[in-house]
Amino acid sequence: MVSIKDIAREAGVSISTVSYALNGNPKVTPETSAKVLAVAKELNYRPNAAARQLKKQESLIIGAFLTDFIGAFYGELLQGMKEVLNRKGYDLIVCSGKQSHRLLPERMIDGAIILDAAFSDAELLEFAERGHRLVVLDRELHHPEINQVLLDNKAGANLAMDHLIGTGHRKLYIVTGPADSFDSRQRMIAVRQTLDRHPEVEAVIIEGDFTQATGERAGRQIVESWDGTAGVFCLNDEMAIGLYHFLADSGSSVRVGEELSLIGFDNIDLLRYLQPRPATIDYSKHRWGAMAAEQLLRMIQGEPVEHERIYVSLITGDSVKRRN
Amino acid sequence: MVSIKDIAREAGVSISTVSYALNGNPKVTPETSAKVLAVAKELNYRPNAAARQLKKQESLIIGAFLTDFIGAFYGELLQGMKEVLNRKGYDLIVCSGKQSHRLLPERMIDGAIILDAAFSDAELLEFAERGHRLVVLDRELHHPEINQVLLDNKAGANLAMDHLIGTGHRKLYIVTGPADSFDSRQRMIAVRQTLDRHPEVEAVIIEGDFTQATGERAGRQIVESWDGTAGVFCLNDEMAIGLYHFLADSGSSVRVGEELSLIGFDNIDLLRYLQPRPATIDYSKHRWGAMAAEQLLRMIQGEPVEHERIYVSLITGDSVKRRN
DNA sequence: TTGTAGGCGTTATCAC
DNA sequence: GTGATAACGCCTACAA
Repeated sequence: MVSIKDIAREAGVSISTVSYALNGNPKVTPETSAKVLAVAKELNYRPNAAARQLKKQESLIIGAFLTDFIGAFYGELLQGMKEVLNRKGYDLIVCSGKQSHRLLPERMIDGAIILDAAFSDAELLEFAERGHRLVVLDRELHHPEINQVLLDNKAGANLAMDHLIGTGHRKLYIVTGPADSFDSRQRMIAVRQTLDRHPEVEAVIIEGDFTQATGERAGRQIVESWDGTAGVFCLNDEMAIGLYHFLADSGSSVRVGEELSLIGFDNIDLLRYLQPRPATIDYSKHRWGAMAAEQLLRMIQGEPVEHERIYVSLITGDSVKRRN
Repeated sequence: MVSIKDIAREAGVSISTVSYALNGNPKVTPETSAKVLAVAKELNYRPNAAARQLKKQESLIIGAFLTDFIGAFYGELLQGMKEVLNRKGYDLIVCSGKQSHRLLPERMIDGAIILDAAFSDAELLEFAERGHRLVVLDRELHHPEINQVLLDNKAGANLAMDHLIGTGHRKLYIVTGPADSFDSRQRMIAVRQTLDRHPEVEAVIIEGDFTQATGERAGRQIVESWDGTAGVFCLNDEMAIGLYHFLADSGSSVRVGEELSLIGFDNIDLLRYLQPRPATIDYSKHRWGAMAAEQLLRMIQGEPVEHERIYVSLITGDSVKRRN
């Protein structure tokens, strides 16, 4: 491996001069600098990240931790992070699985963005306590080294519920996400509040886990006890798609956008292939990722940060039929 | 930051003893070892990855480089890599974008798996020349430090073409991928060979770029010059889906699985929502990733490796109608 | 302007 | 079995 020592020897200067020249320190004369640069290029020199990191105590790498790599959902989110980070000279690496958690305490990365329920709150607090900078997208956690960038889940769930109720639905089904999902829990809180305000509305809660499979299962359950018309709020689009396909494939007489009104949450890409177009709650995944990255860099630079919120909006689609 | 030096002081031993104890070297007595471990735990010690890496010249991290983070396509592939790597004590990080290429020459990672046309052959050869270990999934590149794990694109394209011709199609449309895609070029070679063997078959080549948008465009073009029946081979499923939706949405009288026979390539998840189910070429993405990871680790361990091939098979679906 | 030297946290080679 | 000590490659006072 060619190191600055080799360059120094070859260029006939000391290693510190090489270091200065490579880092553009103005103390070195243009001539020596040029010479050093030339030799460096000739020897095909590349700095050693580990050595620099050891000395400078920073890696210029940020880690994004996800539950899994599956799910088209993440694409835009990561793209948003990457653009911000690259612009500021940082690299983004994407990790998944418990084994890779070590990268943070071992100081391989300068900070982390967390969207993975596999991290326990305790673990994250411990990292924060050690001085690591974190941005969490999937929980509320209060610590000076932890910033939250959360979806406005409650507003979204309210929009969805109000849409169904406002279009005259008096019988509702709610398909929940997994119990360990922050987003699901938040959405359910808003759902329950809305239901409390509307005692005239009858609601059935169906446990789901955010997968298409449980959406199908929910569809079966709903059809079996069918009696007229109803509105269904699936707490994410994956489940709404599962339900949608169950109805389409089962040959049931219950049709989306007619007898059954359907609304989801997330506005994932797949929706664009469905006819009728499902109603859903939209937000910018790109902006979510970008915001998370910005907040993290701010913390690293020692600037003050406040928790941020990603706003949501209603997309009505063609899947909700007016009943009044 | 608490280092082994702190542990040494606290435990009343030398730093080398601490290092031995932490690494389970049997030279140290159980008592001292226990003491050291206890102090380490008490002080909340975590090793510094940069320091170890600088000394040992390895990071136990493998990088996967992708064109972008979008595309559900990558999920299974990455999962396959991760499982193999984790089992062997390595971590997987996923990167995208030119900026992150530095991680390889700066020795932040012990090897890389490449599926990204943004890397030029020259760049990869240069890395290999420096002694970095690479596995490429998207090109043929011959160098002792580079291993290929490639799809059997030609076999797949042959299967698709034979299926269309064997079911009696004499008029074919071929929708290609982008010119810089290795997979597309390989598939086209096989397509041309098959056409040469079947002079009775009339074929129209339509330029595409593997996106759904060009699939739609191809659909429009095909319908405009429609005259009876035809078979369409889209060189990937994304384009097949685009074409499929164009026909469905445009209200054209040309129906998939009836007048128009359709076959794609990749067997991506989205297909399962289409009715009729498109024919396609299948292969295990999980196995592809796992194989790439295995080959890379073998190279790192200095074992000999041969180029590998991922086999493909035909899924007939309901989108190809027999004409004879 | 350039060189000397110490240190970042580990590992590993020696002595003892 | 344990302890100095010298690397690994780079940065940066401080000295010259």
